[in-house]
Amino acid sequence: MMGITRYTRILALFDEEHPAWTVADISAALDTSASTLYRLIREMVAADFLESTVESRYRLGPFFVEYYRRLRLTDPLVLSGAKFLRPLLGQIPCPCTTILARLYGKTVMCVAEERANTASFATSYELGRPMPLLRGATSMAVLSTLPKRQIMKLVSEASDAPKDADTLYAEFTGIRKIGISETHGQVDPGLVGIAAPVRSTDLGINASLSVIIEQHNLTTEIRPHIYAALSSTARMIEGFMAELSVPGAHIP
Amino acid sequence: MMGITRYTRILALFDEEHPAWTVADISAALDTSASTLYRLIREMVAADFLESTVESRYRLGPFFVEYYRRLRLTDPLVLSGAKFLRPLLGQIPCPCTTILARLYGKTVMCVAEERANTASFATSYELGRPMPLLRGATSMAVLSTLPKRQIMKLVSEASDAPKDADTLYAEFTGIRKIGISETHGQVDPGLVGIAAPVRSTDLGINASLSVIIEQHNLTTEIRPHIYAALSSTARMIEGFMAELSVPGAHIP
DNA sequence: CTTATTTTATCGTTATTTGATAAAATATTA
DNA sequence: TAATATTTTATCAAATAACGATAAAATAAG
Repeated sequence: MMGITRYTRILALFDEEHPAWTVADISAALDTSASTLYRLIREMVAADFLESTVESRYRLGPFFVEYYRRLRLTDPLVLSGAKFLRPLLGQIPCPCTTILARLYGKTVMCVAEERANTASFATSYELGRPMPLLRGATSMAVLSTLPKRQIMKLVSEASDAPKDADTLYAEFTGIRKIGISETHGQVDPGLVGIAAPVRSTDLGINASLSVIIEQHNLTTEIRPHIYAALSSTARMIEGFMAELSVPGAHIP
Repeated sequence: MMGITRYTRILALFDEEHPAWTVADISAALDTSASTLYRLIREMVAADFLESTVESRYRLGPFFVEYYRRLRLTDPLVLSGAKFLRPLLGQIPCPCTTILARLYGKTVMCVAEERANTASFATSYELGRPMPLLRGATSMAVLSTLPKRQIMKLVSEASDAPKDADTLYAEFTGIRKIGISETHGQVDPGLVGIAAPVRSTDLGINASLSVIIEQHNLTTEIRPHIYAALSSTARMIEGFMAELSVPGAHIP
């Protein structure tokens, strides 16, 4: 075993279905000796990546809460975009959720969200949850910001491509042209996602800003409102990111 | 250099004041060769701990958003307590913020929070921000859940102890007795913190549930309401945690 | 108190990390 | 575009740390 993966493959075991692990189970899952694992786990507990709990089990530690905050305070996308999510909520005349999402490996992940008090429905795009690349307006808008070569690569590697690569690429061209992606029930039945691409080639950021509403609320009157609110907010976020990338704005 | 600290001491450099680092600056800060750092950083980028950005700088990566979600979905305190923060908001008849906090090394850290739309004031107890152990109701209530030996150790190691150890310990005894800690302006001027201890000796959890309000809103009429709401909610959270710790409730 | 389980310590072998240096890739400037 | 500077990767021998089997210690369970 080598490098950082010694630690990350242990972390990767901890999820909603497996919140707490014994050393014996980790040993079986990773085919690694208990002696080595006790040493690694002791290190990870000292670093607050893990902590020990009942029944000789270990769970994730509070380190990740601290570094989630550090990311919120340093990441140019979150820094520029999160503050617009609540105002955007106010511009949408029906119960909705607003989402800032970005490319994350071979997935798209929400990195900030706001939910109207009136929104009773649940969305799959939760903060921090990796989602499929090729389904839903949020993902499609993110993909549309990428160079063609990278899109084709991601599409070809995707196991769940709903259409062939060229058809998909035509869709991305359309999204780039009108600046909006709209999909119906591709992620959650009964819900509609409407998203605007957000990008900063300078900072290497490929992201999107989305509004999720219930399908029956999407009338021909409110659609233009939503499109306009998304487009203008996306442009403002890009403006703030551009400011962050001016030389000398960093204080290292 | 050894073990996981090779990586964590790099991560520790990234904060609000230093959002992006060059390899040269990291090399100077950690007194480590650039050749080694390029190798470590490459690993950390591959693991999404870091990502590269403009001007040959690196910043924190989105890994921490994903693992913050995993923690939310697996941590017994967050799992049991976060859902009560919004209902608790509703029980407080003035603008307020509700906070779930826990011991984090030699600090206390908020791991979940809710803010009333009407609350215009800013609180220092942000989600994920390590705070001093001996100031503010939130911290005092957490400390009060610990065994005497551990309290004395933490107090003796604290650099900012406002009072001597025995006086402080008497305060913790008082908090344990009435189940509430109330402090005025110890963290933020003009604000009041009111907190109830939250603990599970089974799960090894030492935490607190707090309400932060503006000092001028704390009347003799609403104080009993707040005390009662906090106490009953804290008890419910402890009840949910107890359910999580019954043998066989885990599915490893 | 006894026994079983979990965790830490020890240690030789094996494999990896380190940092100096060189090479390659990328960005900057003329 | 070419030339130069900067950033990043590759190479390699020496130093170091990780591995896992085993034993010892600490803790939990009966």
